[in-house]
Amino acid sequence: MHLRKAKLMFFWVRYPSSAVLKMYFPDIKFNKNNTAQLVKWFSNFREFYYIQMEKYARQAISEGMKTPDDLHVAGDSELYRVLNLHYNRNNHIEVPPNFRYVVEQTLREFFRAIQGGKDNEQSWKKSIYKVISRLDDPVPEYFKSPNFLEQLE
DNA sequence: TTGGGTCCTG
DNA sequence: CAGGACCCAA
Repeated sequence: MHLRKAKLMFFWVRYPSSAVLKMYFPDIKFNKNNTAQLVKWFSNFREFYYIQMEKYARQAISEGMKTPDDLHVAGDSELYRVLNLHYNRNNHIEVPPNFRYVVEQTLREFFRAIQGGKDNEQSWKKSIYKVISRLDDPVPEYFKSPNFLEQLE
């Protein structure tokens, strides 16, 4: 399986269905195991992502930010450095504009929840996950190219 | 029963 | 990231 490619796809989709994933890996002969592994990868990707988002949101609050509208993520921010290092290690591709939007929305969702003290409730993150799951974008066609990874180098 | 998903580990 | 426990919907 192509871990690097899967990570890059995360910039477009956070909750891809197994059916969609399979379409973007035409060179893989899928079976129960590797499909489960691929799905598991995205679950792990999300975990890392949400941990960063929560951390950043709490930091903003601790620094005195009062409204989620003030929450903007600069392209040169520490948050981006971390995310890029994780999903786009060697800067293979340019981070799509929509991902920046998704990150901003995610931060604001966490901000509102934490600021409102919702983080003390049972499964307060679930509602946030639901919102973010609706922000997936279509993955570029070129990801289906057989020599996708080679073209990156 | 399965196939996702999350949470928590290692 | 992989494993495994556990939950939920189909």
